[in-house]
Amino acid sequence: MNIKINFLKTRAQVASLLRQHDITPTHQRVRIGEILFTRMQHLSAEQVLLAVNQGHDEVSKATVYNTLGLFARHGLVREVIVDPSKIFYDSNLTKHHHLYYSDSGELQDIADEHVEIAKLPELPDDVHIEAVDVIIRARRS
Amino acid sequence: MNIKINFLKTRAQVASLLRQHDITPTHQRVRIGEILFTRMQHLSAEQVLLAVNQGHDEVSKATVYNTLGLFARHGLVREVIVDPSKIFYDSNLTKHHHLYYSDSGELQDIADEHVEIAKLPELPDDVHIEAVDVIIRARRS
DNA sequence: CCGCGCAAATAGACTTTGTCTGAATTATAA
DNA sequence: TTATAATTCAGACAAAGTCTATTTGCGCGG
Repeated sequence: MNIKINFLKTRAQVASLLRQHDITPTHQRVRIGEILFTRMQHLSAEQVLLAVNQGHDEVSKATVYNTLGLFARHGLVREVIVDPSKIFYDSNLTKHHHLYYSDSGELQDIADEHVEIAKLPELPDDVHIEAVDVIIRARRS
Repeated sequence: MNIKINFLKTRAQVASLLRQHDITPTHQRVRIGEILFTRMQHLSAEQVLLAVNQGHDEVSKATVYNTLGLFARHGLVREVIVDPSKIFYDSNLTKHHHLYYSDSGELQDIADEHVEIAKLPELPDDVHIEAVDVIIRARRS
C-alpha cells in the first residue's frame, strides 16, 4: 500500500514519497513537493515558482520547470492542458475530469463518478492510450 | 439550409460564407478561408501563415492571428487545445472528438459515433457549457 | 577528514507563440 | 470628394518555457 499522496504534511513524508518514485529528494524538490502535495490543487509553473519563493529566492525558474516535468514523468502530478498559454499541474491523482471556465481561467475537478464514457473507438494494436481527458468548457453569466 | 462549410472551392463561396456570418469578406480573410475551408484539417496559426504566404508575402502575422480568432468567435473554426505550445484550428465543424499523439504531435479526428458520453455532472444554472471535449492521448510503439 | 566525480541547480540568454500599438491603407457613406 | 470607420501592417513587446555553460553540493572511497 502506497503512502497516500495527498495531504502530506512534513518534509520527511515528501522526501519519502520522492524516494519511492526513484527521485533523489533534494532540498528544492522537497520544497516544490511540499507545495504540491499538501493539498489537491492545480498550479501553473509560474504559481509554483511564486509559492516556492515566498519572500526570498530559494528555487530557480529552471529548476521549477525541470522538477515539474520530472514529477509528471514519474506520475506524481498530472499535466492538464486546457489553457493555450500554460500547463496546469494537478496533484489530485485520483481518476477525474475537468471543468474549465474560459472566462475566468478557473479549473475545477469533476469526480470520476459524474462522468461516464460508454464507448471509445477501437485503435490499432501499436497505439497505446495514455489518458482520456474529458474537459467541460463553460462560462458563467 | 446553410452552405456546407467544408469543400468550398471558390473565393466567391468563401466570401459568401463569411457574409452569412456577418464577417466582411476582405481579401486577406478570403485567402485564409480558402486554406481552411477547402478541406477538413487542423492547422496551427503558424501553418496558416506559411500556407497563406506561399512565395510572396500576402497576409501579415497580426492579421492571421486576428482572423483566426475572429473565425473562432463566429463559429467558423474550432479551437483545439491539446498541445501546450500552440492552438490548432479545426475546420471540421461536425461534432467529433480528438486523438492526439503526444510523441509526434499529430492530431486526428474521432467521429462522434465512436465516443459516447453517458453521463455528465449537474452544473449550477448560471453555468453554461460551451463544449465537452474528449481527448484521447496516445503514443505509438 | 579530504577530495573526487557526478547529479542537480543556477543565471540568464534564447526561442516560440501570441499580443499590442500606432501608423497606413482600404472600404463605406454622405 | 471628403470624412469616418474598419482593416491591415510592421515591428515592438510579452509570457511561457527551453537551453547552455557554469557552479554547487552531496555520496563515497581512501
